[in-house]
Amino acid sequence: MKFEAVTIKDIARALGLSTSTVSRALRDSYEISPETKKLVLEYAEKINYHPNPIALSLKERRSRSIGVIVAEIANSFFSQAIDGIESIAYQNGYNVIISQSRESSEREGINLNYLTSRSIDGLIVSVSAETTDFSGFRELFDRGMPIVFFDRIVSEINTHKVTVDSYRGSYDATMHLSKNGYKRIAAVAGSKYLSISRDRMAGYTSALTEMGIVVDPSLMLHCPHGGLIRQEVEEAIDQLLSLPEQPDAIIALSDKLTTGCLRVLKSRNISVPEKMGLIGFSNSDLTELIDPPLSIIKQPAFEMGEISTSLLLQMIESKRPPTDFETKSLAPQLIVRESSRERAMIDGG
Amino acid sequence: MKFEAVTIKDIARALGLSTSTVSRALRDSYEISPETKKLVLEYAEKINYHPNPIALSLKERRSRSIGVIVAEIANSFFSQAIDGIESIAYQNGYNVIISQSRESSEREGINLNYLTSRSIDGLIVSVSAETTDFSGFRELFDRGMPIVFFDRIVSEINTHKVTVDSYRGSYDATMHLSKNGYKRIAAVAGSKYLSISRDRMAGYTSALTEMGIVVDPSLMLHCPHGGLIRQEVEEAIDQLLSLPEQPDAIIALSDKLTTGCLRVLKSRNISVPEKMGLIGFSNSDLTELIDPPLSIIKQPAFEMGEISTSLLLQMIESKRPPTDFETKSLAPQLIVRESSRERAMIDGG
DNA sequence: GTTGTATTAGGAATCGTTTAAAGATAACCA
DNA sequence: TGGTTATCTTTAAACGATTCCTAATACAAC
Repeated sequence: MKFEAVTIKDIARALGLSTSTVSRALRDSYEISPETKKLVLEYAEKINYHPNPIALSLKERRSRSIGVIVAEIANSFFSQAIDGIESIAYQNGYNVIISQSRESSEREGINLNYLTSRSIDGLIVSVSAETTDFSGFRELFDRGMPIVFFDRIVSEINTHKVTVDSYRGSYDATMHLSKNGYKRIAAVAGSKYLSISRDRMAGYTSALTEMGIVVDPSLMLHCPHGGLIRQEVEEAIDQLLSLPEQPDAIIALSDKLTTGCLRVLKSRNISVPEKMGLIGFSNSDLTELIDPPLSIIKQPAFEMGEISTSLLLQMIESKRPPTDFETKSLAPQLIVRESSRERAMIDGG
Repeated sequence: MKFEAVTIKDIARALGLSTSTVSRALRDSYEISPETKKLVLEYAEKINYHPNPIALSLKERRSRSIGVIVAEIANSFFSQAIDGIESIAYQNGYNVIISQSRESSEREGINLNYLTSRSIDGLIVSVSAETTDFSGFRELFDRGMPIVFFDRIVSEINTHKVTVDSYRGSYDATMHLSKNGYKRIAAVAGSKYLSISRDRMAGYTSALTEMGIVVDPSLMLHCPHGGLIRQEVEEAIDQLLSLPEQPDAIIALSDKLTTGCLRVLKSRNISVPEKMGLIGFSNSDLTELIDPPLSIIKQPAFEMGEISTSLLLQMIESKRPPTDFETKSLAPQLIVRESSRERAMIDGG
């Protein structure tokens, strides 16, 4: 099947003009007489002419499309972020090409190659949990490709970054647990290599220290695949449950881990929050319906997508690389529900 | 910022050859001597040459990208479907450009225009709930644009379609409710205009009729925006609750409506399943964690995306329009959990 | 010595568009 | 008449790649 579009030549031929006259008439050039313009515009309208974006791209040496790499699309946080990315991109006439790393640095590399070979004008990335070598991004960036990192940022590369104040998010959540009477709080994080894992762990330990609680390394666990694999969450929970002194609450430091922990706790018949308090990062809009309604740290995913895209377009459209780059840190939102209910009330009730 | 890619000219200049020779060497043409080929290939490899896809698109008159229109990305069903679409597209070297209608036919029209003006090679669509006029799709299709409809299909246009046996899904679910002792089963559907709403309603009424239950129109409600607006779900539920003879179970006929109904029922303090049984279409992987664990009809979203894309690529790459089009109907999966527990047990317990 | 035929390479057109530069026409002035 | 200006339009080159056509060279066959 072939879809044949109308070209400027068709108009020129039909009207007995040259293609350049038509082109100029369409772009409202001062060199073209009002009558000719009118003629051309009306005819173009009539036959539903649209300039061929591919020819334009070739001429202008830019594709008006941006690439996005995230761990997975079917994830509340990322799909909300993509939503934000698309909204700004579309407003500015850009396409968005999405690809998924599925937390594998190999797939991330393949996607990176694919995207650059598709001649994108810029790139928005939340790196995979596995990635420790950022040279691919580095090289591309040094060769002039505008890149914005969001969510999982890369400190090694000096460009625009959009993130959430992860430290504060987990600090607040840990404080909240502590104030609600939980004494032994465990933290389950994603990959050690991710900046957000480190930041979130740091928020957790700071809060504990501030409350005068000794930080116990046996309560700090990592799931290298960020909960994408069920087994790693099971192992983490089982490890916590097998401790001589079990924790009485868990803070889950990423989306998939939050629901993952609850799932495993349920399967192990540990009631939440009676036996184990739970709070975690999550962007699902179903958390309030869950049993028990989950206390969460919610990230402004949509907004993160919007801001990342604005920054990227700014880079793309500016003549020369900006001298200083921004790292925007947005505030997370702590939503308290049943899963982290006050300990005293549980004891009392 | 400008990212400068290597071109065939750079190679030609560096090696003292013409661009045509380089081009032929790269494509392993018989007209080029082995030595020249080797020279060119090695140099191309060295400077990391990739042919400019935009120039290729212009030459070949195809963009190797396909458009997708869905209601919203941040929705389990659609994000899973997009996942499937992307996987097949990428395997075949195609980009995917996604746009959202947000259940508005106006936005759908705008997106349709945008996508066609971006010279896509084909289109995968799940129409918006609001759309009643399919002439935009019709015209495009008649002018030779390959289109595949999935999920919400358009019977008026004769092309490939991928859907789920919606009739069977709601038939089975209604039967299940009935067998579990529910006597007065209400159905809450999305827009009347959608084929899937009609099919699902038909499955519901068939099951009732088969069980010897008289179909009561006051138990069959529609939410024009498919539950995207909370208020319409509230109105539907309140309407059911204000009936002289209240229903004892609800079957929700789309993703957003299923969780939407539960949300409203909770806010009205109607316990599920004790006061009201609930089952519905859903693709969220959180339904088992919900209170109560939701009985659902799950659609093979990922697979639907894969199949739609395969069919589309087949159309794009075939020389002439296929004479007969397929309508693939996949089987939904009924997953029974607590929200539709047996009535007798509830009475007994 | 002419013709034929591989073999290898280059020139130029092409895809759809923009745009610098040049060309055409008419009007005006001296 | 010729020159200048103003106004409008066309020619041609360019973006990066492919490909049809032509060309050069070498060598064999007649």
